[in-house]
Amino acid sequence: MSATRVKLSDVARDAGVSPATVSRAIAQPDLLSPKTLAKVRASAQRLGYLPDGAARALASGRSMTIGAIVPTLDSAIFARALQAMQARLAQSGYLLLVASHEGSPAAETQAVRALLGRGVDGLMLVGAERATETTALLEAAGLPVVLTWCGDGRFTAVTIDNARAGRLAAEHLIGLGHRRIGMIAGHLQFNDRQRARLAGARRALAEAGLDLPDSLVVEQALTLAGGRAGCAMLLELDTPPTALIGGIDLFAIGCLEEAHARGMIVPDDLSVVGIDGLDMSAHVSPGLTTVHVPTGRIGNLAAQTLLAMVARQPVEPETLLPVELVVRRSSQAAAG
Amino acid sequence: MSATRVKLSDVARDAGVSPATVSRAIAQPDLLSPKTLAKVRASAQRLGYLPDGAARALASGRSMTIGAIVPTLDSAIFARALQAMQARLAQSGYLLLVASHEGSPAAETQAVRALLGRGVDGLMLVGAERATETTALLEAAGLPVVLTWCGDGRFTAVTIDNARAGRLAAEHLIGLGHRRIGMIAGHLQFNDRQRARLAGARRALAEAGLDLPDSLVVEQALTLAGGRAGCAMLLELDTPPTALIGGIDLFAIGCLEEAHARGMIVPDDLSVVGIDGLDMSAHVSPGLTTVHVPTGRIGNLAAQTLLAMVARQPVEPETLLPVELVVRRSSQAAAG
DNA sequence: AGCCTTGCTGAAAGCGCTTTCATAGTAGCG
DNA sequence: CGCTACTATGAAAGCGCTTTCAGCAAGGCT
Repeated sequence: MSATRVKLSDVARDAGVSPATVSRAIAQPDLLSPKTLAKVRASAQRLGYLPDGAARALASGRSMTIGAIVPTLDSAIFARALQAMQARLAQSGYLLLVASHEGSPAAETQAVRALLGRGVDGLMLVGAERATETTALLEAAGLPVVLTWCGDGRFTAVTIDNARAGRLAAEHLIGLGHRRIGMIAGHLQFNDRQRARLAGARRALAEAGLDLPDSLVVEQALTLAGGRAGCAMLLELDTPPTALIGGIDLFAIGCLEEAHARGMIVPDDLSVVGIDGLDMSAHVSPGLTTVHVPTGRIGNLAAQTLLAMVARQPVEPETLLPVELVVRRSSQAAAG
Repeated sequence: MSATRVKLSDVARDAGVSPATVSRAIAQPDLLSPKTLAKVRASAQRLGYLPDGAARALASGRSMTIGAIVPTLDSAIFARALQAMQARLAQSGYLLLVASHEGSPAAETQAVRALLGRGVDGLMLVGAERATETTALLEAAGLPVVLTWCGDGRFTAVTIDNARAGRLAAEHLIGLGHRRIGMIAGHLQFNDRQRARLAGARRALAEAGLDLPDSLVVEQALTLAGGRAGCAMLLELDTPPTALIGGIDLFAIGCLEEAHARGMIVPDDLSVVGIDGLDMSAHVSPGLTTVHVPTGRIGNLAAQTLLAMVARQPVEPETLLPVELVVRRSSQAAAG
């Protein structure tokens, strides 16, 4: 074990200055004369001084920490967004405190409470739908909050147009002549992203005079296996769809799998379109047609926005990032 | 914005008790009489009191926060491990502070410094190889540290036998009659996991009287594209290998891709084996033979171990988790 | 030359909580 | 019953830092 930790006053004594000066050497170096600064830095260096974050946070009111609450870290999507956030935050000396709620609003509330208690300087959340208690907590705390993927018009947000993503997927399929299109969506409970994607697809179909009956929509857990299962259900219908939209790429990849297992050829026997634009989607076979979502940018921008808010700079209330259809081999013109 | 935050003393006044009592109501409820406890809780509830973590950390010396430093969050492997950690920690009221170093030892040092500064109660790191400065920092701090994937005999560790993973992959291929086996490894610089896997494979080959010349080993960035590129290089050799080992599943999946793009049939023309056991690997086509690594368990156990260490309970200096060969369709007996 | 800036540093008061230490009841015991 | 031994609470001293608020030099100005 170490000797008692070196503290600011030790550095001050060593450098022959007051604690205030050492503090300034760390936080506002330009207030000091070059000579003093050098002296303090030398002492700090030599003693191996590491400021105590808790004390700094308590005294200054800022923890240099940003919180992020996602449904799960175990998802290529959120992992990428968090990596991007973390990278951006690190540049500014901030650290990321993460929590996940696994799709439970109550767990999200708990997470917000925990992060707020830890004194995060800002908070990133996914989606706009949550327990009213959570929102109340957030508002009472009055700290910078950035919503991602979906906004609610109240909190600052970095979003994508999920409905448009659904629409693009559907329109692509409609354009290819498909008339009977199915969709596998994530559980719509507490998942506004999936709801919006489904609604967008449904809307596009309706505008084309097509219907998206409940029988052609299945809700599944957000996993590859969920995609397979959903695909299986849809393909076993009396009149199965000729094309499928996956609410996330993972679903679509599951569809590819399931179709393959059934001896069906994608895209000859079934067209499949995903939404997300995972790296993996370009590499499955056949390459997955998907609506690309700039996941990394969402994370980066969320971090940037939070940082700006912490610094009391003005920010866009809502930044809408573009989604884009990427056509690959998993979709083609409907037979006949 | 909110009114000034409710603090402990407000609750104390409201409940008609001393601050000490309120503090105890939070941290050591059984020290209070049921009556007092109820009174305090009621006040806290009504006022919406949320303890200030920074103040608690400063006064108590514990931040209820565990740090984790991984190469990147944007990897199915680390994402899963972190999710498992986070879930376990949350159960005990701890939060996860994450940082990534993107393969840079210097960045890792910085991250350690940042996390130590934030007063984490414990730290999870990946691998055993790091800048001596980092190790010095860790030792000086004298806080619970758990290494994952690889241990170094000094710090507590939750590991897998990476060499064995490489060996299992190689032996499987050797057993199938392959004589010319190539390997795609991650950059070996600052990556002891990859080095061990390569060494294990090489050892197995040597024991079978086979050679793994440098020409059959390529180092690539840890991405799917890296796997493809590595595969391409190996296949373009004058006498290309008949089987490939991917240092991570992503590489192996890249190989599947690349082989497919070249019109080669896996496993007829080329056998491919990965190491990791990604979910995705069961779903690519052909299904990937891989050495499964219990990634989630690593995270869970790392969390559990850290929690035990924080509580000053004795822990295993090193827990070795099993790896296991999972044979799927991407590997078969060598032709002729 | 006297006065006012401007620039740099120090003194000291907290930030909101935990934690000895001390105290006052309360019960148990011979 | 008087004494010990708890138990439940309060008083107060920090935890290590930041941040006004002053103060003192050293110039710049008229």
